[in-house]
Amino acid sequence: MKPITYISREVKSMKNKITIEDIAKDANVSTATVSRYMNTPSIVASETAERIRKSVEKLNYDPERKVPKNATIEEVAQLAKVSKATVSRVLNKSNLVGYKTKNKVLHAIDELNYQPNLIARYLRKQETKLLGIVLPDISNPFYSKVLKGIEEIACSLEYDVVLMNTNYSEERELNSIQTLIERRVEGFCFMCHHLDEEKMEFLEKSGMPYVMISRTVYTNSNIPFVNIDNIRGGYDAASYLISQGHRRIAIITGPGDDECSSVDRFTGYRQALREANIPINPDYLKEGDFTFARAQELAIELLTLDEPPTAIFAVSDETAIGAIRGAISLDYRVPEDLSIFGFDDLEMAQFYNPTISTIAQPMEDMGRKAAQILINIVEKKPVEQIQLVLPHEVIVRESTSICKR
Amino acid sequence: MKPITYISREVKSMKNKITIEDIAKDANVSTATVSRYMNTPSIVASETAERIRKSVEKLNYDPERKVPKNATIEEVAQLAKVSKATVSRVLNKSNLVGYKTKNKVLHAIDELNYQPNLIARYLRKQETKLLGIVLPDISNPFYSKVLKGIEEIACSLEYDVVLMNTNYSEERELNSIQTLIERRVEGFCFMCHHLDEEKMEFLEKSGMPYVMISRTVYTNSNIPFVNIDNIRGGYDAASYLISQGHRRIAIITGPGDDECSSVDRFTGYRQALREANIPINPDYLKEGDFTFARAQELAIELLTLDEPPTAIFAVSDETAIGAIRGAISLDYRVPEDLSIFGFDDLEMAQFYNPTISTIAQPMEDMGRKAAQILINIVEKKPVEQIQLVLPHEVIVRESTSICKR
DNA sequence: CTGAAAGCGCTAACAT
DNA sequence: ATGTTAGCGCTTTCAG
Repeated sequence: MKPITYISREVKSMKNKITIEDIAKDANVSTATVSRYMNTPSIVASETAERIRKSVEKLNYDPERKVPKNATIEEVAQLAKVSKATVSRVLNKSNLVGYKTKNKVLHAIDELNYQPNLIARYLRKQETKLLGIVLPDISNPFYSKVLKGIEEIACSLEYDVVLMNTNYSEERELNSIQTLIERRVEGFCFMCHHLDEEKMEFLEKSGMPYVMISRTVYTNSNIPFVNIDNIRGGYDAASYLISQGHRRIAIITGPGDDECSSVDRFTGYRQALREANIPINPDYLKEGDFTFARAQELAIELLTLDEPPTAIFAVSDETAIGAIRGAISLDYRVPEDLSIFGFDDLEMAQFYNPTISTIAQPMEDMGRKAAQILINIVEKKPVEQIQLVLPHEVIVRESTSICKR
Repeated sequence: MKPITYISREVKSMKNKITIEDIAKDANVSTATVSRYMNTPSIVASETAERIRKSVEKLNYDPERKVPKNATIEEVAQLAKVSKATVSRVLNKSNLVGYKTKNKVLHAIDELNYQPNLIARYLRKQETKLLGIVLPDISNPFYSKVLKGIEEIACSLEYDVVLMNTNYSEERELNSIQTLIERRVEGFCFMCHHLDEEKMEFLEKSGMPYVMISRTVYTNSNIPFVNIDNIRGGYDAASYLISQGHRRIAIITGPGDDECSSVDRFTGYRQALREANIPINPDYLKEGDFTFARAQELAIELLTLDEPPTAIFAVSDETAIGAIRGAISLDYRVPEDLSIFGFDDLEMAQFYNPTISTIAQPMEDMGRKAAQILINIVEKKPVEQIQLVLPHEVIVRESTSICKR
């Protein structure tokens, strides 16, 4: 018979030692305060600190055990007088453990206030139940809505998410990916500006599952994404304006061609105008950057043209709001003098004054769908479709009207 | 001399084996596609899949090595012909490693495309460089702004954040804390509704550092928090309205007393009215829930009173916007017929129509300060102040004016 | 300056 | 039904 080796580590019994609670009682403060004092003395009020210090001295408290160290599975095993394996079985709800044994273990877990160490478990199991989310700006309502959808599905499927906010920086995008890989997340959701095909290749080679959100990959049918049809969205927006009799229709786009959603919406706009035989007036094409402030400036530029537009298609609701502010500052009335059409249907679109006509994107649902696809890939479950184009909706509200001229 | 044991595990040389790239070449697709096919065949277009399948068969590709397994430190060590310890030293920028050795290691790392496994490192070092964030709704602009501030500091100090969205559910709040503890995050930021003193005690006992945001703990000077002075904020808002000649000032609060920010703002409102000798009219006290829709309803209730208020103090900007919409629906003009004062200074407050007078909270800064305090506690650095009350600001815009009656 | 060996806390294959 | 053992991939003494 082999010697039992798992009693090698000594479990310090707390029973006959001075505990934090004794100190608390003696110094007449909460255990919380004592614990805090032990960890970071500087944050406890000086008079309180002094009292605690004296009690510690008086009771000869062993300063070794500062942080209430988490119990390990081994300690639970010892207390329950079983092996680590059995404790592990109880933890993982294996049914091949006897009723009485299980109870002993449960009691020990309770007594020691044992919290399994997921780091250790994950190292052993080679999984992390962690998803990485990379996005440019969490305070942008579009991204935060999508994130909410992702989180909802992830959480329901027992995954947690670690969030990387890149501030639109390409460098931080790259660093985030690197960190996430090193943390061994099981997959990524990307909402990126700077992620080009080359970097996607890099990702593919790393073998890490990922899905892009709010981005359409036209060139490779095997890269998963979730998006709406932005070309069609832009087309629908412009078409609606045309249907209301507008012919002098300006557009305020997003910056450059970094953000392909904006480019696609612009494409749709051009298409609608072409079909209606409306020539594109270059003066009516303004490049914004999705901010209120810039859109406001651009609207003013548009409205001070010799022949100002009667309608503006703003490629985001923020842009639309900026444009409305610009129009108002020139004493234009919206929609009487100028129609403005937005994009996204952020919550504020229906509460703005005037309420904003817009193309509704299913933002939370995009997040949900993306998370679902990602997790299916991670778990090697069948995925019916990895490139998802969700439906959008034309929402007509107060900011647009029939063209009076 | 002891035998060298670290050559025990065999490193599969990729040189003389059929690789994914050979398949790719043969099937005339990208390596990405092949890799994807290997992991989740169902997501590759069927014709492509068929071609790959044939190539795999033809080249007799070893299907064992599906996912490009990450190299381990041991493999790096073997390739560089040094010990794991030395590789580890290079990784951790220890300066007691020779120049030539270091170079060998660096090359091996490069060649194997080695990515350190942080799970293993963290298990060994007993740290995770992870912060847990618990908040009720990430799509609420207030929380997302705070989160952005947290993330900024965390990132700059080499921490990552895992996000828990509780949807205002007490159960999910508790579960989140549990999960976060098991994941061994090094500290929490809480923005909670249901976290009462009892649960704080529980947390304290767990020894886990944490800081509350947007919540003032009046009863215990040792629990860290970052907030503004909401009583004073409410007082300032109401006082401003009074200074403009208003005496019939209604308030739309948050729900119940769960959210103490709202309660505090209400307290400040009462205080300001008392000082101005304005009796509180119970008809003017409406309990909202921070949503646009509810605020809109309540504003309508207020304005259809026999003696409607001339001003409404809404305890959040969303509430203010809802109230404005309600007023407009009754053909009230804001601010000519009714002044409306908000709270928070969300970005949209300065772009709403009319722009909204409000109390500005330094949201991102609250996040930054909280993260900084938390990390200082985690790293046992001195913390000058653990209970921080940040300054707010009265911002006067278009939604308020002098009382005409 | 470098290597050997001992674990971090857990799970899982293999015994019994 | 339960125990033993061997790692997961890394860092860190301790030797030399």
